[in-house]
Amino acid sequence: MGYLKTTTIRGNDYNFPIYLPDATRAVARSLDSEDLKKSKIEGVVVNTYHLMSEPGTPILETVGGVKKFMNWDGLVVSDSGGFQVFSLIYQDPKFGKISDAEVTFYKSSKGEKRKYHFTPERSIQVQFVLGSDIIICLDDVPSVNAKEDQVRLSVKRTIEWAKRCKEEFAKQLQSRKMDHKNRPLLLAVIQGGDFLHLREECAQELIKIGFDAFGYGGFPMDEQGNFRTETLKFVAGLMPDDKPKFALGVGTPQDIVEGFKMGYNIFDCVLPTRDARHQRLSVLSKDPKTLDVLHEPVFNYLNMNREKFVKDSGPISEYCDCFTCQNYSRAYLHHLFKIEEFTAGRLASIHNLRTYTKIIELLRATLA
RNA sequence: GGGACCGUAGCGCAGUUGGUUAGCGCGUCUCCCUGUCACGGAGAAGGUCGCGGGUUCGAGUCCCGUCGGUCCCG
Repeated sequence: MGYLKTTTIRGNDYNFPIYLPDATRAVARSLDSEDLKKSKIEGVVVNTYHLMSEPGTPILETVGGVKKFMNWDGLVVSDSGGFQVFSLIYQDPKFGKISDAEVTFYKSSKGEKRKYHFTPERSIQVQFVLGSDIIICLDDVPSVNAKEDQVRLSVKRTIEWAKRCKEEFAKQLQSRKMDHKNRPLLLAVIQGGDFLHLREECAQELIKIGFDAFGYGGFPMDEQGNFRTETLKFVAGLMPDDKPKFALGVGTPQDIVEGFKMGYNIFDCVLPTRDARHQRLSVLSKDPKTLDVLHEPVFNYLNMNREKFVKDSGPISEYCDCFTCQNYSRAYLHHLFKIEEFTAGRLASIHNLRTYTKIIELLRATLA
C-alpha cells in the first residue's frame, strides 16, 4: 500500500497528484484551452448542472461532447451538479426542492424561468453526453450548519443515490458498448460532515457498492474558515489506496500540499482562477529548486491592486516560468486591472494556475 | 476695462427656502473568496467647505471685500 502515482483512463495515462481547475461551464473563466496548456494544466472539471441548462444536452450531443466543444484533449472530470443544486436550495428554498426520488430546481436566467427535474440517473446520463473521463455520482451535500440528524439523512440519501448512479452507469456502458478499456471511471462522494462515524458508515457502504474512485464531499473549510484537517485526513484513510482519492474543492496551494500528505490524488478548486480575477496572485514562497515542498510554507498571496506596483517593472514572481511572468510586468498587470481589462484576469489566471502546477510538479518529485 | 460662472477629501462632483457629528463616485489602505449564480464582497482612513470680515441664536449655503481659475464681450 502506498500513494497511487498514476492511473490510466480510456487509454490515457495520468500522473498523480493532479490539480484540475474548474471549467464549470466548459471554460475556465477568461482562459481558453491553449492558455490552460501554457500553464501545464492537464485536466479540468466541468459541471453537469450548469451545462445541462446551458448550452443543454441536445447541443452537447450534436457537438460531440465537452472535449470537442472546448477543444480540449486533456482529462475531463464532470461534477454531478449536487454541490450547486444543494448549496442553492439549502440557501434559499425558492431555488427548488429535494426529495429522495429527485431534485426539482428552478432556474431563471434573463427573465426566463425554467424547471428542471434532476435525478441520479439523469445526472449520469448527462455526464455520458458530456463525454467525461471521470463521472461523479449525484450526492446530497448538507449545508454547513447541518445538525447530526440532517447529516445522517444526507449520508443515507448519498448512498441510495450512489447505488442508482451505478446502475444507470452500467446501463449506459452497455448501451454505448463501452468496455473496461474505453469507459470512464465512476466516482462516489463520501459525505458525513464532521461526524466521523457518519463518514465511516458512508465510506463503507459506498465501497461495498463498488466504485472506481472516491471523493471527499462537503465543504473543505469550516465556518471559521479553517481547513478541516481532521475530517479530510480521516476520510482519506477510509478510501482504498489503490483507487484515486479526490479532495473536491481543495484548495489553496498549501491545502493541496496538506491533502497530498493525507493521500489525496486529485484536487479541484476555483480559487486560483477566481483569485486571479480578484487581483490576488499566488507566488511561490521561494525558489522551487530549493523549496522543501513538504515541510516549508509553499506560497504567499500578492495583491496586484496596490499603488506600489504602478512602476514595478519586475515579473509577478521571480521564481515563475509562466507565460505571464516571462512576458509582462507587475506594472502592466496593475494597469490592466485598473482599466478593468479582461486580459488582466486572463494573464493573472495563467500565472496562478502555473503556480499550482509547479507545486504539483514538486509534489510528484517527492514520489520518485 | 466690463460681465458671467466656479473654488467643498488625492481627483471629479452633490449639498434642497441658512438648522444636530458636511455627503457621493473614483482613488488610497485593510480584510474576505476553497466540487464558480461569483469580471466580485466587507470595512477603514481622509475635509478648520479658497482666504478675511459681516448679518444671524446658528453660515458650505446670505452680504461685502480679497485671492485664484474658466469662459464671454471690448
